[in-house]
Formats: sequence, structure tokens, C-alpha cells
Amino acid sequence: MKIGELAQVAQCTVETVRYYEKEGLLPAPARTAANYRSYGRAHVDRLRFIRNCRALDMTHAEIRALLGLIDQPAGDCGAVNQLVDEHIAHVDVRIAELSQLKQQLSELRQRCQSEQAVDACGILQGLASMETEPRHERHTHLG
Amino acid sequence: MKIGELAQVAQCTVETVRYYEKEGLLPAPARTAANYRSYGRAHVDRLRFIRNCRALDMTHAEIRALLGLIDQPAGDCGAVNQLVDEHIAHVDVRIAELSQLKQQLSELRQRCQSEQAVDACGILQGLASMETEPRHERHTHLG
DNA sequence: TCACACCATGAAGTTACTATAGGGTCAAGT
DNA sequence: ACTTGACCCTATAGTAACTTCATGGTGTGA
Repeated sequence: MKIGELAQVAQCTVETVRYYEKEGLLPAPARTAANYRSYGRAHVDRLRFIRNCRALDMTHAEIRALLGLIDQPAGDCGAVNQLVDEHIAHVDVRIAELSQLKQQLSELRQRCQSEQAVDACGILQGLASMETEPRHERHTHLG
Repeated sequence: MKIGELAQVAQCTVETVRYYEKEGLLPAPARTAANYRSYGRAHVDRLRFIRNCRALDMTHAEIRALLGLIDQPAGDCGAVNQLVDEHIAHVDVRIAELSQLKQQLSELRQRCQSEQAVDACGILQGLASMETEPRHERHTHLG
């Protein structure tokens, strides 16, 4: 199986596949005489696993941790549970942050209902006079 | 006012201030004899405005647009209203995406309640067998 | 005069890709 | 045989909004 076919079954681009190989997420496959990458079943499984994790917004570090656990099938999966729990916590934090953000933006939006002069615009006045908060540290990798 | 003091009142780092200057968000200030940047009231106001916008997760492009409108005080603020409305829409989209994500992650988490062997872990099995979805385009700059 | 906090510049690192440049391979059609 | 087009290869740079690092100058209190 060549790279284009692999990318298609895993729903990503060939550039992404090559990128994962360079990052060490996907093992380098054998090459054909023409130096084309040649993939098998194991690569398909692993790439689909990676893409599914990415669809859940896990970072490469998180995925790397899961793959490492998979590669040691004798171990127990307590670490897997913990990683997923932490990831869910990240998502929760980010949802809370965005909800508060929306609240602030809605209040700001209330300050100007008409198309008036920029000088008098309540939104711009609000942005100028807001209490400037210290940049909070990221508790999550979710943007 | 030197850069450290400015950064402090605007709740950001001196590196960020210099970065905004390089990006053209903050005008280059006068320099002292020792080549130190020397800021005044206008810089404080503008930087605080920028930081408040960033606290609301606006992009530099969005902020640049707002600053451009401010610099033409004769214009009307219809464009301001539109920009804020669009930004609120971005936040809404992202909240919806994350809520769905949390749902999927919670379902996944249900699949393994105990610390069993990795081979049998329902979470890893779930990640391996999920339907791989095509990567959706970003409708928002919020990660 | 020494230590130390503060300032300066420029380059590189971060994340997860995407895009571009400049080329090689292969199968089908003429 | 030749060409066209779809596919493959590598290497490099760009994205967003900073942060970190390396290296060195400036100002002040003891």
C-alpha cells in the first residue's frame, strides 16, 4: 500500500503521514525499488489510532504516551484511564473559559446597539476601560 | 516610562511589548540616550486596549482591524459591531465542538472502569476501532 | 568598584501541520 | 517512442502568538 492509499483510509493527507513518520508517531515503512513508502496492515491500524486521538484533540505527547502503553501489552491500563481523565478535565476547563469569554463579549456587545460615531462607541470604550487582567497560564492545550 | 513599567501596568511581559512593536500593533516609542524605549500615556492606553482584546481571545488581525477603526474617529462603528458579533460566533462554534468532544471522551472513558491488562482495555480498543472522521476545517481560530 | 536589576538585539523554539519548490516514477493513450 | 497526468520523493519555509536563549550594554545602591 502506497502513501496516498494509506492517507485515504485514515482520512488525512500524505503530508500528514510523512510528518507523523518524521515525528516518530508512525514507524518508517519499507521502501519499494522506486523509493516509495510501502505500508501494511499494522501501519493502517496505528495511523487510524493516531487520527482518532487527534479527532479527540489529544496532543502528540498524549498520543505518544498511549502508543507507548500499547507497545507494552503486559502492563495495566491505569495510566490510560488517568490520561483520558486528565484530557477530559482539559476540555472541561476550556469550555468553562470560553463560556466566561462569551459572557464578557455579550456584555460588551450590549454597549453599542446602533451604528454611531466611533468616538462614542460603547464597545470601543469598554475595550479601552476594561480592567486588564494578568494573562492566565494555560491549564489546557486546547485553544 | 521604561518598558518594564509599561509591561507591568499592562499585565504582560517586556518580550510581548517588543513583539507587538515588531508586529506593528504598538507604535515604536522614542528612545532615551541609552537607547531605552520611552513610553507615554498613549502607549499605555493602546497596549491595555490590545491586552484586553487578547484577554477576549481576539486575533492580532481582529485587533488590528479595531485599532484601524479607532484611528479614524470620524467613521461609524458598524464594523466594530460586526467584528464583535463574528467573534462571538467563533466562541459559540468552539463551545459546541468541545461539548461534543467531551461527550465522545466520556463515552470512551466508560469503556474501562478497572485497571486491567492493556490488551483488554476498552478505551484503547475504542480508540482503535472508532470510525475515523475526515478532519473538519476550522470555522474558528479558537483552538 | 562591584553586584545586580534592568535594558538591548537577533535567532531559534513552540504545535501540528500546510504549502511550496524542484524533482523522480509509472501506467495509459497516441 | 513519446507524452500526459497522477502519483511519489526530499527539503525548506510558513502559520499564530508568543517564549526562550545567547550575548552584551546601562544604571544604581553598597
